[in-house]
Order: sequence, then C-alpha cells, then structure tokens
Amino acid sequence: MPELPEVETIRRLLRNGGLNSPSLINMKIIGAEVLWDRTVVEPAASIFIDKVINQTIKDVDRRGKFLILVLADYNLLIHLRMSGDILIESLDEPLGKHHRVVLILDEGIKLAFVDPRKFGRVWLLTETSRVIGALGPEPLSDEFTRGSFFQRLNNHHRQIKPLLLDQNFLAGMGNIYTDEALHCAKIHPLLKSDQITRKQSDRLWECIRSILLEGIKNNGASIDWVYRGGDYQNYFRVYQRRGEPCQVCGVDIERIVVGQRGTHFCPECQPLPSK
DNA sequence: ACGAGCGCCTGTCGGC
DNA sequence: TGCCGACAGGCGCTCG
Repeated sequence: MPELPEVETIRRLLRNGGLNSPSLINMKIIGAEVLWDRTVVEPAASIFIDKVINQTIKDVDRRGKFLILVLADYNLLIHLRMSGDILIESLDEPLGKHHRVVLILDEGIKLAFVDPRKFGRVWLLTETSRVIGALGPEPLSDEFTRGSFFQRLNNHHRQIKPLLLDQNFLAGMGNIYTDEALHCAKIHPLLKSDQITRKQSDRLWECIRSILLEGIKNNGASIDWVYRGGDYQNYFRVYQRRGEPCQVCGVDIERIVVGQRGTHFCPECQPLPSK
C-alpha cells in the first residue's frame, strides 16, 4: 500500500496527533499481542512481546518506506509493504480479522498493525543498519542533489522505472509515485538510465520531489478498498488511468508491464526510447 | 549487472 | 448466482 507520502502521513499522525488520535510521544507500551507470527521478523514473537512491554515511545521517525518507532531501548521498524496500515483504536474496540500486531498503550488506546495480505513486517532492534543501512538517499533531503542523482543514473545501465523502484538506489519511491514522476518529467519508463541527459535528469529530480511533496500535502493516496484518509488518488495523472486522455496532450494513457509492475504512461509525452 | 519469474497472501473486480 | 482470471501502493530469492 504505502509509499513515502503515505508512510510520512502516518508518521506525522503518530508523532503529532490529529483527527481523533493523540500524539504517541511519551506513551508507554503496557501490553502486546502478535496475531500472525511471520509479521515479526525478529526477535521471535514471545521475545518481541517481552522486550517491547514497558518501553516508552520517544519519537516516530521514517526512513524511506520504513516507519520507525524510537523506543527507550529499541527501535521498532515497521514496513507496511502492499496492504499494511497503522490504526489507533480504543481498547474496547474488538480486533479486526486483519490485525497482525497490537501494542497496548497507557492512556487507554492501542496501536494496531493491520495488514490483509500479511506481507508487512516489523523488527525490534537496537542496531538498525542491518535492515535499513543500505537504503539510498531520502529524496526530500539535502543529500539528494541534482548532481549526484545524474551521476548515479549514469553509473547504471538499467530501465529507469525499476531503478527508481530500487530502494537501495533511492528510498521511498513506489509504483504510483514513480509512474507520476516519469510522466511529469516526460521520460519513458523503459529508457536506460545512462541514456538520460543532464537536462532530463534535472527535470526528473524536480518531478520526484514535487510529486512526493504533492502526495504528502494531500495526506497520501487511498486506493482500492483501503481508505485511509488521503486523497492524492484524485490527482493521479497516469496511474490507473489507462485509456483516459493525458491531461497534457490528450492522447490516451497506456498500460504496460515493466519489471512485473503495472506501468502507466503517455505515449505522446513520454516517447519510446530510441532503439 | 541486469532482468525475468516466482513466492509470499488476501481481497476486489470484470467477464462469462 | 457462481466461477475464474487479472490485478493490487512491495520485496527477497533464484536463475540465466
């Protein structure tokens, strides 16, 4: 489900509070349940429960698509993968059928990791580098510069879309925002990364950042049967718009498969790479 | 180094 | 109505 903007939206909600949920900062975990063992990568579920109880939540952070609950003695890494979500619920609310991990907090609420497809994962670690150490730069940070981006594009001979989806190349891009950014930059998803000119690279750099910021501003996207409050889905230019006219040129949006992922683009604005 | 195929899972939707 | 395939916001693995 979530890409960088959706995870960032959840981070801000947990950290700052909002809607009907309070900030989690300084709340204490007083109980824990693991409903689906494989969700917890490490440590083993029983040890996870032992260790996480009595921990205080010091901060809520994010790295790429990883949500990080900074606890007094550990870091709780959460990756929502395709269908995961974090809900804050009152204690008397019954557990839904897709609840996988639940943390009981003081103040009478619980933090629930809900995940129909069971792809999501959590780790309780002191040292996080083993899991997130190889991630590429944060696209909205200062270390992500036009110059370094262009250089690194040219260090690879890869289709641009799968390269942007590679979390060790750039952290946080997923299928939606990649399609949107490539359309914005007028670059075909199959163009080889080392055929991208400096001018195209600069445009793509700008588009990645503006599209992600637009997603965050709209609290992310809510698609399929999962509604989580964001409304960026109303602003998609190409994603899931096969057959609809391109908002720039009017030509029908096409869908192809690239790297096993549905890929949406405008054949007029994003012409095929020269063979 | 790169890309394709597959596994992990459950749910929805469209076509017949 | 039921069945069946396509498809879904991700990623790790193996194999050429």
